[in-house]
Amino acid sequence: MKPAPLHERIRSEIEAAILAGDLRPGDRIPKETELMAEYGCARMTVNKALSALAGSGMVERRKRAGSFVAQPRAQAMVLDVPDLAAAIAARGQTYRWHMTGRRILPAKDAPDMGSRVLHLTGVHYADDLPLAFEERSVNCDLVPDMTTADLDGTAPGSWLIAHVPWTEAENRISAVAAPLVVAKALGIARGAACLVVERRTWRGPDTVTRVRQHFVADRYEVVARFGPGG
Amino acid sequence: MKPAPLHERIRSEIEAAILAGDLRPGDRIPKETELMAEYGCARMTVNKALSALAGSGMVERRKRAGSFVAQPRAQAMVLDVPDLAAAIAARGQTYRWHMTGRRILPAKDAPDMGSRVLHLTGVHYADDLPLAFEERSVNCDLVPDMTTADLDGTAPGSWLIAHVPWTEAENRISAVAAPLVVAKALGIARGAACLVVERRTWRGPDTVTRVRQHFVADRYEVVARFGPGG
DNA sequence: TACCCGAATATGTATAGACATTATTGAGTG
DNA sequence: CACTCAATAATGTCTATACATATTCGGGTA
Repeated sequence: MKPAPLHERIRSEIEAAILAGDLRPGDRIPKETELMAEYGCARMTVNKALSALAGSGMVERRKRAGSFVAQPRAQAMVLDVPDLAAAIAARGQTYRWHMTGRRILPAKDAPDMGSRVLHLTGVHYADDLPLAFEERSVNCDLVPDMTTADLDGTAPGSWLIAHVPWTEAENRISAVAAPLVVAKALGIARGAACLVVERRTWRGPDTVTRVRQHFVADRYEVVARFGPGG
Repeated sequence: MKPAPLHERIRSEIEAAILAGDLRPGDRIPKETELMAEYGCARMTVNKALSALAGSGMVERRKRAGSFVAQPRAQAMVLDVPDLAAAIAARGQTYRWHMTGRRILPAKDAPDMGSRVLHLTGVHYADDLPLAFEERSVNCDLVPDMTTADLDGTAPGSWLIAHVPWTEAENRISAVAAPLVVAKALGIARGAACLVVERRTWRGPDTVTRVRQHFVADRYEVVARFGPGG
């Protein structure tokens, strides 16, 4: 067993005290000189531990005043956004993508989408049961290879993840009653509940792709986690 | 204008190069001695910058080999899970919580919920329009204060966020057709689409609270972001 | 060729000290 | 009493150095 570095030990012991509730939000953390004496080490070592905690938002540091346990932030969770094909395979189901529409149009009313836009529609199947209806727009200027790629069997999302880097992305998750087009594509009743995931990715100022996926209500859910284990 | 610290400048310049695509995943980052010469500073300063980038998962460092741009992780997005009251206030609407049920029962079939469980139900309103129906269970052993707290006007979520620390949390987001109870509470038709958020928080091995919120479909959405801006 | 081992190298950890920055405290002043 | 301003106490940054550790590289040997 290799011993953890000292700064890491200091960091994790303070973190543990916070998570256990021994140190509560707003409480003062021993000042650097005190920790330095307690652990018998240099100030830089203590500083590294506290800086790491500050970097992860767990403590707040103020000059002259000291270091304090930060207020818990309820809003930072890590959302898993897996590739659909991989997620379904991980469930032990067979994945299939069926493209139902493909058009290339000049981009109008969307200056951040470049000059031409590839519009795709299709359905994701899990074990031959419709799971999601997808509508996607792709910026042809940023992803020229896509116009020639073979996407009949490969989901565009999987293809893009493997081929195109982005700098920023946003997901919006909501629920709607299935519109007619979606209901027909998924073989469900019009007005049935659907989980809608809208994702948009940018590269610098330009949009790379926008996608809207309608999931059949009880066949999919999105999971987000927060905690020490990741 | 106060100049940014040197280690921060180094960090952000490398980050910018990665986000701009000048440095691509797998590419080598100049070694510490090179950066040290380039910026005319000590190695510790460069080290701090690179360690920060490694800490945020943007670069990977291997001894003897060097530092490299990490592969982009498509599946890690930061999900905003704001306190409902704060989120609605931020929208410029007035928030109201109305509790409709409150019972304390012995915990059965749930060994991780302690000996007694507080069950709460209520409705969140935005501008006097029902937004969400909430059902919550709280572990009385871990949160004894809750049984005596005044929760008629304060949403239990807001109260818990301010009072109880946790070590781990999980969100599940899905869509359902509104069941009768929910439909009545929200004043919508039975079978109407609802966005369902189920959250569970732990403290060590024990569950602190479980909550299920049914949102009226077109009145709420969940947003997750990934990018340099946070 | 296949394998093992030592040398070189890049990062990891830690120290002691210096000076900068900033908010608090408190003493002195109008 | 309120206000100003300087001393002070905390963190922030940075340096120069030392040694530790892991991994690759380049032999040398079976």
